[in-house]
Amino acid sequence: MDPFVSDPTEPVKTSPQTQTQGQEEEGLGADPSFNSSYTESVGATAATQADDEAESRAPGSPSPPRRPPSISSRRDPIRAGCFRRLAASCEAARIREAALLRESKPPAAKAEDPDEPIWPPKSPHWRRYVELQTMGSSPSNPVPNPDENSLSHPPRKESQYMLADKVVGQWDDSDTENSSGSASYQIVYYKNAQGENTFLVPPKKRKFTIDTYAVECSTCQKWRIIPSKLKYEQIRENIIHVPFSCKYVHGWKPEVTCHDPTDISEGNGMVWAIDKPAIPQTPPGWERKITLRSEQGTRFADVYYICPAGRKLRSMKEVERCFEDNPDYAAVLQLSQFSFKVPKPPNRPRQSELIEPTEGIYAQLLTRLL
DNA sequence: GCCACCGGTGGC
DNA sequence: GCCACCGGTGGC
Repeated sequence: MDPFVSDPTEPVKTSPQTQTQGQEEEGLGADPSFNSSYTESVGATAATQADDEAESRAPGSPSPPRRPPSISSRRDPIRAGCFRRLAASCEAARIREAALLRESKPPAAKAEDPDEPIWPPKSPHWRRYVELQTMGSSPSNPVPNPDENSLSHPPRKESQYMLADKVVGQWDDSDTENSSGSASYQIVYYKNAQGENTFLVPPKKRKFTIDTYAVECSTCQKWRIIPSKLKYEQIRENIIHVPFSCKYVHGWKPEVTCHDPTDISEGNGMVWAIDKPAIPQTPPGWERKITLRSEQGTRFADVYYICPAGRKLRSMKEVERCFEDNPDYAAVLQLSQFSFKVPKPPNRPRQSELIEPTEGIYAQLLTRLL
């Protein structure tokens, strides 16, 4: 069983405190795999809901998604209330129609599979991995005893369980299809006129795309790239109680040990964004989208959730309102499954984090990236 | 007209 | 000082 997996469809059980004891023991004692049937089942569920969404948006669909009211409309409480009730009514109708369509025809092609590998062919890290595979230079180190590394080291403090939302590599001139991500460290590099990588502040209105996710091994402190956003979110949700280790990489990249070089390093000219640990997995059918702000402003990034009907939510208050408007959502989801905590750049840690005695990772990355 | 992006601000 | 919330606005 995948030690990092929890079921996002069961709201109450998503709390790490209530689920991880058995998982942790199992994860430490067995050779873990991220290709578990549970993971596939979660992916299938998400895909099914994505299908529903795609169907509801298809040309000729009985009722296309309704846009939320404009800002000016929201200013008027009466009008805003009318809009919300109307939107809720329309959305309930769409859900009913989608259910009817699902019963009457086979599912359409998947709109988006959260478990789909996110970096090939864009990420240079993926290319590097493929090169190593084709060259036969994959480490020949023996597969370690799973207990060998993890049990001999005490659990790290919470603040040290930093995931790295990977690192993003290029400008996003297209839509931010893969920009959602809750990564922990995100790296973005910029190219100058000569095509060289630089650390220049990007021009305004350019978007970053998060196309790689990485997690730090709690044993060797090396970064391991996670093959999909779904797996990344599973690891992130449980990482406090199930510390990540290189041995878990076996599920998608065999024969990796703590003796192998890090998959990525912070000195490669990319921008890293540090995610908070224990952020809940994005509910199936929903999308958690992170938009990095382009300049050194008052904020580093924005977090949005996009509901299955396409409504964009910017805060917990808006999630609450969405639940009020859509009882179908409230019936299967809880507010605790949402988090608007934004990733932090390693060079701009919070003041409270600077004085924490365990913030070596922050400080080190901060120094190198600047 | 819409919306992505940015910044102001009030609560903690 | 931090951050959740949301209003303003410029670009499309």
